Formats: sequence, C-alpha cells, structure tokens
Amino acid sequence: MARATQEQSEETARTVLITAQELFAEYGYEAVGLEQVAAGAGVTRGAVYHHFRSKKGLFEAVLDEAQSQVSAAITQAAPGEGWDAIEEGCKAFLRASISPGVRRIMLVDAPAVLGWTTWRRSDARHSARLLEEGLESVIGPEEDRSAIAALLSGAMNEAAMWIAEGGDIASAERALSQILRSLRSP
Amino acid sequence: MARATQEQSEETARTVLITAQELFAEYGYEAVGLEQVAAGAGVTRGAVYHHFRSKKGLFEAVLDEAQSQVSAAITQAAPGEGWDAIEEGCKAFLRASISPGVRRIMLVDAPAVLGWTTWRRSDARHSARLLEEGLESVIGPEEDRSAIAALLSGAMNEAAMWIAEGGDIASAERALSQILRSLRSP
DNA sequence: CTACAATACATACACCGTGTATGTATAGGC
DNA sequence: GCCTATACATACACGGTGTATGTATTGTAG
Repeated sequence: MARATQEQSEETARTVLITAQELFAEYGYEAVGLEQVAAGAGVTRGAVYHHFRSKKGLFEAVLDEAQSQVSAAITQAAPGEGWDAIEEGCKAFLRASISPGVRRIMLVDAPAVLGWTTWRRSDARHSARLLEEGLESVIGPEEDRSAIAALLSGAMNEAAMWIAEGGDIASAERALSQILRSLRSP
Repeated sequence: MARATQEQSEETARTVLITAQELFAEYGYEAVGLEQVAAGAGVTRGAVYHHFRSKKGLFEAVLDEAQSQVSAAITQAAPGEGWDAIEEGCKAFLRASISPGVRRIMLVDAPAVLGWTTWRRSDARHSARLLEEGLESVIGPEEDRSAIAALLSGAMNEAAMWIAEGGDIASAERALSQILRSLRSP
C-alpha cells in the first residue's frame, strides 16, 4: 500500500469533504454541482468521484461529519445522566444545530436526499441515540419510549430551524423545558 | 375568453396535478421526471410547462393540494376550540399526514425543494395556522406561544413519519397527550 | 534496482432531464 | 368569417451526473 501518498490522499479527501460541507450548507444539495466542489477543493471532478462513489455518497459523508460535530457538542455539554442531563443535552443540540455548517445539511436536505429512513438510521447513530439512551436511563423501558423520543427529536429539529430563521433561542428553551416537565413527572 | 375549452383546460391542469401528486408521493421529487408526469396524464411536457411555470411550480401546486387535504381533515375532525379540540386536531393531523399521497411531499421533500422558509410560510396558511390559532384561543398571547407552536408542529411532523415507517399510532397519540398535558396545566 | 501492479488523480465522453423557443390547431370575440 | 389568443405539441440548447479511459507516481516483489 501507499504510505506518503496515502496521507496526501486522505488530506485531499478531507479537503473535498470540508469544501462540500460549506457549499451544501450554504446553497443546498441540489444547487451545488460537483464542479464547484472540485474547484473549491483545488481538484477536478475525477478526484471527487475517486474518493466518493457519487454525489449522494459525498453527501452521506458530509452528513456524517455534521452529525458527528453535533453529537460531540452534546456529549461534551451534557455528559451525565438524569433529566437535567437530557435537558442540557437538548439545549446543546439546539445551539449546535443552529450552526450554518450543519443546519441545512442535517435538518433540511438529508431527509429528502437520502430518504427519511436512511436519514433516521444515520441520526440513530448520533444525537437520536443519545436522546434514546438518556430517556431509557430515566423512564426505563416504557412502551411509549420510542414514540416519545421521536416526538422530542422532531420538536428539537423544528426548534433549531425556527431559531435559525429568527426565533428567540431563550423562548425555545423555555418551551422545551415546559414540554420536558410533563415527562419528568407523569 | 374561451368557454368550453377553458373547462377542458382546467381539467387537463387538474389531471397533471393529480398525476404529479401520485408520482411525487411515491418516488420523491427528484426521482420523477416531467416526462413521466406528462405521460401519466396523457399529455406532453409542453402541456405541463404551459400550466405550471416549472417543475418547482408544479411541486408548489401539488404541495398546496396536499396541505389543503390535511387541513380540511383537521377542521372536520376538530371544529371547536379549547384543549380537547387541539388534541383532536393533532390526532387528525397524524392520521391525515400518514396518507401516502401526502407524507413524503409535505414532510420530506417540501422543505428541501422550496427551502425551509417558503415551506413554513406555506404551512402557515394551512395546518400550522390552525395550531397557532388553537393555541392562542387557549393560552392567549403568551410570549412563548410561537416557540411552543413550532416545537409541537415539529413533533407532529416527526410523529407522522415515525408512524408511517412502522411506529404504533396509539403509542404516538399517548406520547402526544402526555406532552400536551404539560401545556394544559402550567 | 528494476519491473510490475495498484493507487490517485485528470481528461474525455455519453446520457438524461430541465427549460425555452417555435410551430400548429382550435376557440371565441369583433 | 377574420383575427388574435389560448392550449397544447415538437424541436432544440444547455448543464450536470456518471463512466470510461488515460497517465503519472508510488509501494512492492523478485
């Protein structure tokens, strides 16, 4: 296998990935051509297709990157367990999801580009997993746990977009606290 | 103006619209070409472009149709006011949104195709408006009302997809009731 | 150290889908 | 009964994805 070149290669792939994340985040998936991505990364489309199977493949990698950034922010802000950790985690999710590099990719384009099921599976490996695990540690294996997690997850996603489009973050956090209260004391 | 032909023309436009709704709903916006739509409607792409400005324009019309179906179902199922009406309205939203002719168009593709802001504006003329008005009639002009409506709306959308992909509708409705309880008695 | 094979890209090309320009027939007002 | 506008069909231009091919360089085996 290659050695010195391998690092070079990985760096190229990384550059393409970051460039794509920026462009997808700003203009949306369909409005961005791979020519733009390649040019922005200082390569040609050939390199892009070499590292990523297709435009969708590139997007999947970008999504994974964005979701990793978000879930990292969550675990850092709310490492513990219990209801307070969940609430803090949700708030961290909001703050992280507002980031322009994440928002549109993760919350708007991903479901449409990859399909809702694939998107959800991908989410289940990141922030949605944290939410479900947090809930399980608090309310146990209640039968409606998955449904509750789904509703909460949807509420969080919409809240993030709502904030990003001009909504007040403090107001959203208060609304979130209020909703969580009903789950804390059934 | 034309008379007999005008009706003919409107029927053609309607046929194209319905065909597009079926195809978009089943295969998704980007996977459907206007050639398919035209063929399914028994016309050529020329007719499609005559009645609708562009593929996006056609999609906007389809979305409006789908949202009208949903909001009609809501107002029929929950015509009154008060918390019970809101809860019934939400449940009606779930049942209506699960419909295969609505689901993907309204909940998955619309934000990506039209952009989140446009999508939200469109939603604000249909089910989201009903939700906001219902909330206003119950909790008054509380400052967090918009945030609460956003969270609830997101929760409902996600719940609909969750159900459509195999989740239990009764479970989702219980989770919804639980969340609404926190808002009923602050 | 040399020949070979695989990797990392660039270049060139085919295909499909959107959008637009143009053509044509019919309908309804004057 | 002419004339214009409407309702569509046909034809074409363009952009973007994907794929096939070319090429240089690197790591490796003999």
